[in-house]
Amino acid sequence: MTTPEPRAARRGEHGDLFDPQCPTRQLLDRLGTKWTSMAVKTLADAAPDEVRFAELKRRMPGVSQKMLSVTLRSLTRDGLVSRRVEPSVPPRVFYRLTGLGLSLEAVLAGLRTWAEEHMAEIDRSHYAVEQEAEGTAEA
Amino acid sequence: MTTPEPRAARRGEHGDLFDPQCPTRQLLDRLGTKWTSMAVKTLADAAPDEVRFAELKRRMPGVSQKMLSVTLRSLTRDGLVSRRVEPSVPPRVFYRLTGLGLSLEAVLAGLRTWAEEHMAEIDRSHYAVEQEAEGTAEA
DNA sequence: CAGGATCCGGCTGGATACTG
DNA sequence: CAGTATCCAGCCGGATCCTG
Repeated sequence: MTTPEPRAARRGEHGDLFDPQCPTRQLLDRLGTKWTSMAVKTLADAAPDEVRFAELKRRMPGVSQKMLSVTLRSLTRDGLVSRRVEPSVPPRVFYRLTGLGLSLEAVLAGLRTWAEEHMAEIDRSHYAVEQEAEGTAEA
Repeated sequence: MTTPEPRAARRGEHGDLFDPQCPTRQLLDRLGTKWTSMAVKTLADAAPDEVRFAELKRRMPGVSQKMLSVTLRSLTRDGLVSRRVEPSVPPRVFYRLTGLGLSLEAVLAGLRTWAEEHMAEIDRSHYAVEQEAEGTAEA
């Protein structure tokens, strides 16, 4: 079995690199992984309904089965997502955001709003910096 | 809705992987990089004062000179940070958050708040999941 | 259907050495 | 002082194969 212990701030021990009590770092590590935010968003869109694995995969264009699996397991471990197995053959597994997950979605919504409002500005800035660089180069 | 410059279309290249018009993805990519949020936070704490490179490095424990440099250049390109060079010998370079950067800091503050309020809950969830796993294992 | 195991390429970021 | 350039290890995530 693979040690399912990414970071250990559980009991007394903590092999954390720098700031073990920096929750923001841990949160950003999670959000930074490629599919987490999309999974949360997709589940949030469906809430309060449950969504099955395959359906979830279908709604997340580009995600591989492995990464969806890994992402969901991570979210489940974090208590952001609930997992319900229907013991039939073939099995059916349902996922849904927990209350905690929904509260995170609210934060993500804030991120999305900022991004939509300001990313164009950031793009424009890239332009400006390039122009400046050219000007400096051939002065 | 005003499609905010796919950013890929600018010069032709930049072949974005999936959703070029997903600003959230781009924002998360930025925030996900290890030192971005800490740099923004550190500069925000100093604002409206400027901070020199070495001083900034001193205030960000663990950051390498390379990564600080890369991070700052990225932030500058994004228009989130302003860079002022004092052409002396040795040179002195000053960094400061722009208005855009400050508005991002506000969003980050939201993230931080959520993280501080809920990361303990997430840790507790890990506990629960482990217990559950053990129980299932040795039923 | 759901997802574990494995292999592996590419990118992130750390350490080091060098420059204006 | 404030970087840039290079090398390289480790991790992330995609593709593939296999199982209950």
